Amino acid sequence: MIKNTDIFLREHGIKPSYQRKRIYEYLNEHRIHPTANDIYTALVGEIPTLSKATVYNTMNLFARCGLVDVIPIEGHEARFDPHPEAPHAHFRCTCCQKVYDVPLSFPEEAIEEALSQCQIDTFNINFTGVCKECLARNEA
Amino acid sequence: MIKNTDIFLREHGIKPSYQRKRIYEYLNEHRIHPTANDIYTALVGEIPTLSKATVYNTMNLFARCGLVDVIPIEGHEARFDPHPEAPHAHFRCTCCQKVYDVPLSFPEEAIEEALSQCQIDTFNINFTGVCKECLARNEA
DNA sequence: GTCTCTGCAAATCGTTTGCAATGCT
DNA sequence: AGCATTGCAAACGATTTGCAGAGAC
Repeated sequence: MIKNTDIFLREHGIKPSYQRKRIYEYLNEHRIHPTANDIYTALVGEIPTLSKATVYNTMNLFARCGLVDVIPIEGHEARFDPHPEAPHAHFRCTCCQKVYDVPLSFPEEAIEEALSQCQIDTFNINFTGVCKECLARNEA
Repeated sequence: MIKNTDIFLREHGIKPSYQRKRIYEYLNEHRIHPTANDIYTALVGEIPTLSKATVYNTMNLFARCGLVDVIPIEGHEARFDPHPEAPHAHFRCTCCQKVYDVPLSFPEEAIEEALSQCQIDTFNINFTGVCKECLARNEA
């Protein structure tokens, strides 16, 4: 598995340092759309010298190389999403602050029609509200 | 027209100070989804004592009272949108940095299906790319 | 040995807040 | 007079950057 991360990073032109490997593995193992601080907090126990600067630099590198998306969702911190094959939306629960993936996409034609003649590079769809779990907990 | 702004603000429980009126009028006259800094720069000539703090405080007040939406779109600055009746998407041109309205919405049923049992409070849809004008200019 | 990566600390940028001065009723 | 609003300046929180030391090839 570690070997795979190595190869994967190299394939994307990223030199696989220990920090970069562990950050990438964390992203893949914890699909919670973590903030930079989440990543730092999770890994600093294991890599005591880790600095937030490295986390930020690494995430920017990953984003530049197309390994992760930065998802602009309400709230002051950026959240990162390992680049998924299938386009999907995000739902942020304003109660527990978790960000969920939502399998939802536009019909191509609708986009074509609304944005004809424009070059579309990225798109993202965000919902906010209260998730099932929080609704249930609050009703109890 | 000025009278109308007065009444409109009062109807939303906002005391219509000169600054607030001018900021609201600016938002309505310039539907470019301005940043706080855009608003400040545009109005400080006319209101020399205006401070950014007042712009931020006013935008937060407007947002709390439902007069404007804050649109979370890639980029480090918040952008404001006078609350529109019809839901619509946004398209940000990475070339000229303008943010356009896009008349596009999900079929209700698709949302229901994907997010059943959740309480949905807000949603927003953002595209980034290059707009018609910039494409034309760059090809020339 | 060179070139890259890390990580501290300081800088930066957007935004918020404390508070005294001002304005409105 | 009494309460709300303004606007300066300082505080803040997330992110970026300069740079010296550590590490990789």
